[in-house]
Amino acid sequence: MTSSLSTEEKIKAAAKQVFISKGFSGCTSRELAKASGMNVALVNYYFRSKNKLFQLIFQTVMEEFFESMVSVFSSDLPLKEKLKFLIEREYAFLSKHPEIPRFIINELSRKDTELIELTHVLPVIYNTGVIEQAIEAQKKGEMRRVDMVGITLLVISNCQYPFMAKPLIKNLHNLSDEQYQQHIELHKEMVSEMIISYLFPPSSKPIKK
Amino acid sequence: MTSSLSTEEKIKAAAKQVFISKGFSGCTSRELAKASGMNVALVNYYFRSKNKLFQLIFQTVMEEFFESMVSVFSSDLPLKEKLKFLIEREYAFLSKHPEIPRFIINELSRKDTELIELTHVLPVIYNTGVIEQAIEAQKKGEMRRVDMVGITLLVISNCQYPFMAKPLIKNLHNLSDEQYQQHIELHKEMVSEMIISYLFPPSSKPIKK
DNA sequence: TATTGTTTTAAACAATTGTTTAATATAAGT
DNA sequence: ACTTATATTAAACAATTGTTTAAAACAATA
Repeated sequence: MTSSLSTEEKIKAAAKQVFISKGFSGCTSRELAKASGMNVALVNYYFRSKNKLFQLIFQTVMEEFFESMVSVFSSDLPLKEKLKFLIEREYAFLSKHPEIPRFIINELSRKDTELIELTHVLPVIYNTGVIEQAIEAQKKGEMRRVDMVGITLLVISNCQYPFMAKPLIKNLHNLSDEQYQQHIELHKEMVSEMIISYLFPPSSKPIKK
Repeated sequence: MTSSLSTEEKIKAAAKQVFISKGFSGCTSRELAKASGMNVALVNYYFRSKNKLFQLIFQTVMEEFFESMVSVFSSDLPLKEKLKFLIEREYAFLSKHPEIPRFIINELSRKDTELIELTHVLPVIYNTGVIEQAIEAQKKGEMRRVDMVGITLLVISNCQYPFMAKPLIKNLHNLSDEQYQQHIELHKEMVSEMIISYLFPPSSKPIKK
């Protein structure tokens, strides 16, 4: 029993890595098996098919992906600090899992992918009260009037893209891994300052629409 | 002769579409053939192999990709206007070719891809004199001291990501195509204003490092 | 020990993969 | 009209694909 669960977990863990870095159509059943030290039959014994295994993993990756994001919103901080904190957390998460955004966006773009319901994520964020917090700040003229779509897009663009585009950036500017890493670190600070000072302009007068 | 060139071009055009939207490992030789109305043998007759055809197309896509970017820098505008113009052009390009950034980043991320030399792109930009322009502006205290890597990263993050992440954004916020399009349009203005006012702060006093 | 049920393996399955062959059609030049 | 070069086709190639089978190894229970 314990050993059986162990091989099941081994396959899942290995498959997760392979799927994330090569995508569904970028790897084979035998590659998934070999990566976990097992054989092809075992993969299908535990997960029925390559596709079933993929759906399972994709689901869990999505959850991990939104977990840290949501947790920030539920924290008991003023809005501006929440944003700073969010960006910080996103960069930390992406430093550990730089391949995940590309993976998710790719697989969501596949026409023949069973699209996963994400609509439950947004209500969770809404329930943290962060929206009311924003509306309040906007009424007071402390915050620029940008809607939820704009804010999230702003944040994740500047957080995720630098990690997704690593090979492009390295190639374009001829950077070593260390140099790239340094630029990422710098960029985090810049992005944080830029977004905060854009959404919460230092000027004291109320902000135009 | 004319008809032969025509089928060669037909295959190339169709393959470009298929490769861009499904990736190298996301499509088959027969799919490429069928998309152009030809058969498998013809594809290899003109291009030797699926891989050769891919390399050819990837190269041209890369060139198209950087073309509009570079052309902006060579224009005879003040730096701030160049940036505004660049963002405008990028959004226009990406509205026409929304799949290209994902395609390029994906294929550059493939371990087994023959990495293409991009280093020639940067010198072209450098030769436009835009760097001197920036250094000048920074010395005068008109522009924040951000290096080339930071600036390009800032711009392409905020231009490309919103297009790359279309399915994620639509899914997350439950948007129709029209709603998504409207948000993109709004976002362009916001991004432009944000980046410009960050890099060229309205304050008259000189800017800290 | 005999008997379960579960786990693992090697081998096979048909279908699909990228690529090639060999024959035929088309066009061009003489 | 004959010859040559190019273009196109259907069929075949071996290798790889996802999946299944059937037998063996293992563990647990009686």
